[in-house]
Amino acid sequence: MEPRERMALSPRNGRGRFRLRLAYKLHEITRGGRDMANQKERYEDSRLYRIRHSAAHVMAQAVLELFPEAKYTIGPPIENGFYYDFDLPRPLTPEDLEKIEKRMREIIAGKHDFVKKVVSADEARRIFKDQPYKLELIDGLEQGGYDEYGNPLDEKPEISIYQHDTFVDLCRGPHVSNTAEINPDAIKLMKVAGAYWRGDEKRPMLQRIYGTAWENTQQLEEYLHRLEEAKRRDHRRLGKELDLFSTSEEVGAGLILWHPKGGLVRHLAEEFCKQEHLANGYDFVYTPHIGRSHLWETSGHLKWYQENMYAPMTIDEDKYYIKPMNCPFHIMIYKSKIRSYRDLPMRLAEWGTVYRYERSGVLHGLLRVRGFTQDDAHLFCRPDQMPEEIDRVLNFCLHILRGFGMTEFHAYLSTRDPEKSAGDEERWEQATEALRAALERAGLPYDVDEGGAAFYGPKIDLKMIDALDREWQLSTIQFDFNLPERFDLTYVGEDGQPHRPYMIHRALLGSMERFMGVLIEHYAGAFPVWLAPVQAVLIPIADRHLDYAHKVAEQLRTEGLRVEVDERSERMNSKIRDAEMQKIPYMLIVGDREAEAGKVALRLRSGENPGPMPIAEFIARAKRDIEARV
RNA sequence: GCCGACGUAGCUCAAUCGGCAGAGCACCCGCCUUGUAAGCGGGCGGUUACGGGUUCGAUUCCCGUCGUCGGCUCCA
Repeated sequence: MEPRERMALSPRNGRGRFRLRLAYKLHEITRGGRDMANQKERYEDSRLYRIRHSAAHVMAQAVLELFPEAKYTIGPPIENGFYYDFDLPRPLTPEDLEKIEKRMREIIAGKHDFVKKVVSADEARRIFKDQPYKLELIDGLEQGGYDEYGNPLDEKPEISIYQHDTFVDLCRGPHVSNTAEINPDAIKLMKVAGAYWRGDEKRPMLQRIYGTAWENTQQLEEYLHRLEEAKRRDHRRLGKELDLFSTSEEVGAGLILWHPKGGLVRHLAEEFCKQEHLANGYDFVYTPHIGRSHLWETSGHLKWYQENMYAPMTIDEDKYYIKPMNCPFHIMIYKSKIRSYRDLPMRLAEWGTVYRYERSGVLHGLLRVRGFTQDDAHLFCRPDQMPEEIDRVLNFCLHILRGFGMTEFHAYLSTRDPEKSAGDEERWEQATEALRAALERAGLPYDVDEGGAAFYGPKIDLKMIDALDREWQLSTIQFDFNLPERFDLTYVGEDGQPHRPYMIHRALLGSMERFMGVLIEHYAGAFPVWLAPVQAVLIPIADRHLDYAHKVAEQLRTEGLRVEVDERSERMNSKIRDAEMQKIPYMLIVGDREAEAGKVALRLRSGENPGPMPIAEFIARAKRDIEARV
């Protein structure tokens, strides 16, 4: 699976979500639709699902033949393929994978029927008497509590086994009827990875083999091509090629260095957002990067979030922590004086840089880092203002994302988990309904993550779908019923009495680092003109055109365009090639004819060639494109 | 953090069994003065991630650290 798919699929609340997402993604690919209804059934009923499930069994047979002492566990179909987890005597090598794949083709060619048989738990135990993982699964099935992924089951399932050739597996199916239905030229083993038994890091680490399977070779080729395409657009590769950012072993893992070009794109993105914030009733604040331990005790971070916080430093015998969040500081601004109901709503915004400890293995380019800047804001309002405030912030969020050309969203509404929730139930109810109503009014399709909210409040998460049909969470709008209590936030109402305000935490782009990563991939590095670090490059054909090129460049700069002159003593063709690879929107070729006529010959990075035009005409065109944010 | 793979020039990658560390691109210099995706020649560039071990000799084999990649786990 590609990294972003992994991120997108990464479940918040256990395996059920994961499997639902798989079905969802497949549905998108085959139908192009985004309706979430009944998709689980659709994938599980599909021919591809049966092919992949059956390929997993065939693979398990091949692995068991290679390692007779192997213990096998589970092997479900997933998006784009399947996997199977094994407990093996030694690590698998790439050569093993080749051998296994070759043997799979032989087994398929044997045209074996898949035969289902329903058995009792005791029969199953006899069949799998040497397979401890299977025995554990059988126990789970017999008790009727959980399926093989650990999901609770409504009713006690029947226990069935499937056999083909020499291989028997505990399995509820479905499968194809004969191995001949698996196209041997449309399967491929992709990689080996470690995976904990039942996803529990305290349990044994198994070896997972990932494979892909399709109905025909063309589909397989298309899938492999999609993976190549994804690699080409990978923000880590483009970050290097376009000189946008880097990391350094010397500085430390998960800490980003923004280079001039990446820094400029980020600056432009931030400027746009800040202008919009000012135009939408936000006030900007600035707060420190560290705070005394007492603050974090009050906020509860030391109790609940400490494992993500860095060790404190001592200043004048006091402990100070680097901030993992901005909220306590904004709250202190709120608390700096007595607030009247007339002061509300207050919208305190800050591009706040936070540092969080992330386990080394999860760091990933710009998308998972240890230091990042949130476009953070905290909204404080009265109960009567709350519904409108939610409406406003959601629409503002959509406005901002659309400003970056991101037009497809998927929203998730996470609701209260009665087992763990702070604050009174009535407020939860009101808040959840306000969120729901705002989603409805905005006309956004959304999924409800029942019980998926954090203990302190319900929330909306907005995920963005990029050009490669992958989903990313950027925006979050969260109620917080915990911090106002902890910090005893109040405002004086019309009645002269203190009241508790609603507090809403929101980040629209999420973090600048992650957003930039998504943005780079969304445009495959070809930023719209308004964001492009270099908007136009002047390409003189011969050295004698340098003066004219510089003159034009100056003229364009006075119009506010970001322009460079390629002065190198290279062929024009070479300069064009380099400009295209740098994904510069406008190439302006100037030779004798242009210098003579006061024109520039425009070429676009798409290869399109509008040709010679007066300078004023080009300026008008560029300004039009910038205005339109294309 | 866990499993596995990897780390050689700014970038992409070679280097047979343990035997003088290489190529292309980039960069610098020179020639060419160019019409819509790479002109030609020359030069510079290395503590082979870092530390230790084995060996006459280590990019190569072993151990540790750091980092990267793919997963898993985690994600207030």
